[in-house]
Amino acid sequence: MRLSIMKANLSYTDLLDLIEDNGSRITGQRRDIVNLLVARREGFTPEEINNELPNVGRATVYRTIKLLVNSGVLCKLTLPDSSIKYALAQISHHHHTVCVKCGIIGEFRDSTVERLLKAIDSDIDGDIVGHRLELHILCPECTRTRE
Amino acid sequence: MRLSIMKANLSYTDLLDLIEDNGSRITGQRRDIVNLLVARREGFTPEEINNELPNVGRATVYRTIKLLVNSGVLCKLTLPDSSIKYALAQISHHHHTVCVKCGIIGEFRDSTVERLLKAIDSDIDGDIVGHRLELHILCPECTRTRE
DNA sequence: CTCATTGCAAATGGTTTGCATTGGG
DNA sequence: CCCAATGCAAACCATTTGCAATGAG
Repeated sequence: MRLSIMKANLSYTDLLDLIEDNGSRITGQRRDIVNLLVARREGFTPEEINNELPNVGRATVYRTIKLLVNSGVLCKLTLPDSSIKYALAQISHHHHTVCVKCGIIGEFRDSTVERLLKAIDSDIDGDIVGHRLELHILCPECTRTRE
Repeated sequence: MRLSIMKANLSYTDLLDLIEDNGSRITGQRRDIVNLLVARREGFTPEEINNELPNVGRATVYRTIKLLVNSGVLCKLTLPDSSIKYALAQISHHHHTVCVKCGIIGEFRDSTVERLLKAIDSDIDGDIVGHRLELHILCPECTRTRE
């Protein structure tokens, strides 16, 4: 089995549909934000979204992020330096890779991880109800340009 | 192999030694904080430490936490609700379990995890240089009293 | 004695909220 | 039309910092 960083598979339209399914309205600002999110895969800080969309207020950016996180299409990531980034969920159940140098975020899925958790479950006091696995990597680009 | 949540194995004296090794001084306030840390294993918020030690200033609590984190004896954890807790590192390389209900923090070590990472490494674009694995569990106590 | 450490209060930075206004359906 | 969503600025909250006072070695 070949794992690799996968491309986004949630489209602009998918995201807007999810917002509607959530009982929320599709507004110009939300279109702008979603549009920005699908155009990139590296992950965003609210600050970055705010800078790129001067016509969307800071509060709206935060409110939309919360909306998307609650809908399960956006993931909140804690980087090694404790800073926060958000990245689009791209596949149903997955994990993230974070380059410790350039910060680029990838995603991977490996059923081995799930199997591992099942194995550990039987040996832990309590039931595993969720997990967070982030791999801190040095991406190919940064490996190449390592000084 | 039997895994279980392990008891702390870093003593009060160990921690003070580590502070000295770090080139820092042992002060009354640092003694108080370290004393509190070793007395419990659930993990702390800075706020909690501050409340329990009225004679230690807030800034000192934060400065000491940073000192200990940098020395590698205290781990910063991000809970499922994005709040932050600190827990004593208890074994060299390990992972944490966090009860999603009561918040109690446990620790486990499983070489299977390390082996898994090695396996994944060969299939990912980039080199794995670190990772964060947190298991969100429902601890035995909370399972028992589940309403 | 000297310099690291402390306490305090002020500053910071990211996120949220209150409220009047706007705009989608 | 109506109520959800927005923008703005003020509020918040955890954490950090400047600086004068303290204390460990």
